Amino acid sequence: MIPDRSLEVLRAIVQDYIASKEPVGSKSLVERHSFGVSAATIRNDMALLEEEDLIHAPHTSAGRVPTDKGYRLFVDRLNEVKQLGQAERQAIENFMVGSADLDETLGRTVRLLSSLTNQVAMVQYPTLGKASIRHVELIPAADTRVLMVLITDSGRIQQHVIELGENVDEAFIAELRAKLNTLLGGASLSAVAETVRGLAETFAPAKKVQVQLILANLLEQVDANRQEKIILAGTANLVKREDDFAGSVSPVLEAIEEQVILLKLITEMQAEQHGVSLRIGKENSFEGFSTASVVVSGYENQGSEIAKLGVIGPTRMDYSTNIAAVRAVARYLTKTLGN
Amino acid sequence: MIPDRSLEVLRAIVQDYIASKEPVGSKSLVERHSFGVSAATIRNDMALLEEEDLIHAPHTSAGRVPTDKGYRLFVDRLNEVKQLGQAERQAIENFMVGSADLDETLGRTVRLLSSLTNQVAMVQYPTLGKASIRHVELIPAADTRVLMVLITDSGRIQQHVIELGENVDEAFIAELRAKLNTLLGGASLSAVAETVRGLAETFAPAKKVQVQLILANLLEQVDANRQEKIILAGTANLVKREDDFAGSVSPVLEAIEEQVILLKLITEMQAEQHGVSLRIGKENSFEGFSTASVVVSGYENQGSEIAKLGVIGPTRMDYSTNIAAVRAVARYLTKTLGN
DNA sequence: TATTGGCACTCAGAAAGTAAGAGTGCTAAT
DNA sequence: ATTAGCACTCTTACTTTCTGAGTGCCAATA
Repeated sequence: MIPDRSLEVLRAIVQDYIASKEPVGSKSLVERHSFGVSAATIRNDMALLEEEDLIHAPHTSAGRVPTDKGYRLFVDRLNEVKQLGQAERQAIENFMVGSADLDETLGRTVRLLSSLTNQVAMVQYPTLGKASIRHVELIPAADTRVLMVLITDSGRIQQHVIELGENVDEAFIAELRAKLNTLLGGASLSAVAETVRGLAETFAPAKKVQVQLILANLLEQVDANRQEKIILAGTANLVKREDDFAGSVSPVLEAIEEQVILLKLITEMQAEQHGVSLRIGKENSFEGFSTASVVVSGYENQGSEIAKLGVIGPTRMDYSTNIAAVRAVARYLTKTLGN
Repeated sequence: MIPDRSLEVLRAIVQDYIASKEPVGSKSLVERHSFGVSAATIRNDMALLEEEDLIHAPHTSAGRVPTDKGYRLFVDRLNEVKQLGQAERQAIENFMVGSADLDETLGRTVRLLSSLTNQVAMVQYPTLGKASIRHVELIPAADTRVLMVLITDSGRIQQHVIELGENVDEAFIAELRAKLNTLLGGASLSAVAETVRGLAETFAPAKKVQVQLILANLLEQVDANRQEKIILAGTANLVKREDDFAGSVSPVLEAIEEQVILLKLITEMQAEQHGVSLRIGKENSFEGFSTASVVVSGYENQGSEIAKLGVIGPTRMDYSTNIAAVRAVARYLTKTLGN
């Protein structure tokens, strides 16, 4: 087991390193913190920490830098997360107030989170899971096309163009629309498939194919959107912190643009402590993220849909602040959406 | 007037500089191009070009680099734009095929443009200008709220939540919805205000306020979306070309994230030659763009709505290729949307 | 008049050398 | 277990030197 004082030393190293961006040595450590022991003693502790692969010396005569493992231990021992200051709380309130629809709210949220942390922020759109259908609209578009609009009780709107392959029969579409709404109004998304089964039979044989087609599209919409979309803000922050990422931001930037990767990353993360999930450096499955850390928290939409939001930054980030911000924003968002 | 050969020299300098990213000197210039004259002569020409502020020497004994003005002249003299190769054309076809709705199509387009040019690509959503309304939907959402969905014949869907301030009367909403659709179906967006005038009078006095409120929101939707949204792709390319931007990408990145600035930038640009509009370095009104160039072209949606698309990169970019790509993609997009 | 070879001159950037300082590990004493 | 002391190690920053690409100008040439 690692003695208490050594852990304190680790914490001090992490803190100083985050603040100064310089490897920290035994001397400056005793200067800045009151350990009540001499530098030599600290050096012994440091040797121990290095033994445990918690810190690492870039070269022989340099100070130490926390390893991913070191950050991890540091974070896990972070028993109480820093509270946000009054200014930050106020900022959150101001930012959130007066947003009307889902798009607007999430857009504001992501910008808020980014400006709060000075990192890249991301917000995942709610998954449809437990939402229910409020309305289905079918609108003849071009000659042979129908526009389907799906509205859920969480205020989400999805649209999709369906190519029927033959001219649209408006009366038929109106009928189908009416039936769909009667059947599906209030139905949970997961029950849609069940609910519409057999619906095609109630139509004239000539129309069955079209009904099938439209239903298939409907189900696809319901289903496909389980893989959700993510919005981002503060990408410029990555570049500002460029040298914090051992020289190469571009893999990170590329990954960020690739929704798929981001989604994968996010869904792999399950809430751990304080309701926040954390991946440090190489803990991330995607290798381009080996110098990046991801802080994620879940939030809830009114229909108890759940999705995630968080920030991405260099491993050398201020975990305490970022965790606090992510957690607070997630809570506020849940509250806002609760209305 | 500047003699022909000097202009040739300018062209050669621009080309070589773009290719090598190094200031180009008289010696290497005569080596690479067959001018039929000696380096000394070229030097005289270069002195002339420098006189005219078309090229510039970073320091006394270095080669020359084109100035913004030099690039400008180069581009203006570019009488025939490079044609895209077979591979690129194929790429465009493949990329575009099978996109269903507007979102999908524009999303693909922006990624295509980015991968074609290796720059940051942007696509502006069509402005509503000449579109007409296909359908208005009013859906009771929460107790006191109504969700308004506006669908145009260009496939655009807008949504907005309206807070009524009192409980929603479903029958009333249904009535209003019906009337709106009767009145507005097919109406051009610019005629909406006219068309709904006096509509409130046809309702019971108790409902007038609500009608007014909803109509106001409708008009706001129609109008507010004239300031359109822009989607981006390939931001990572900026960072890869970081040193092409005299050291500071971050103002560019920040501007890019700020839709407003981008919109302003784009709307200021009017088609010049080849249907393409170009701003080089300091020609951009926004000062953060002093080391960036913007290539923009308009495209048309079916309803003859018009919007723009283009790329952003360092002033030291391959104008010929980029102009060709932007122009080609704009054409393909117009064609695709024409269906 | 336009072009050219020749030449002295400039200056950024690379290479090499030097100096300073922060930090380490080890040892012997407390 | 802690500490002071010390020799040793490297990185970083700073100087100095060198080199070569490139220039501008001039006098000669076509």
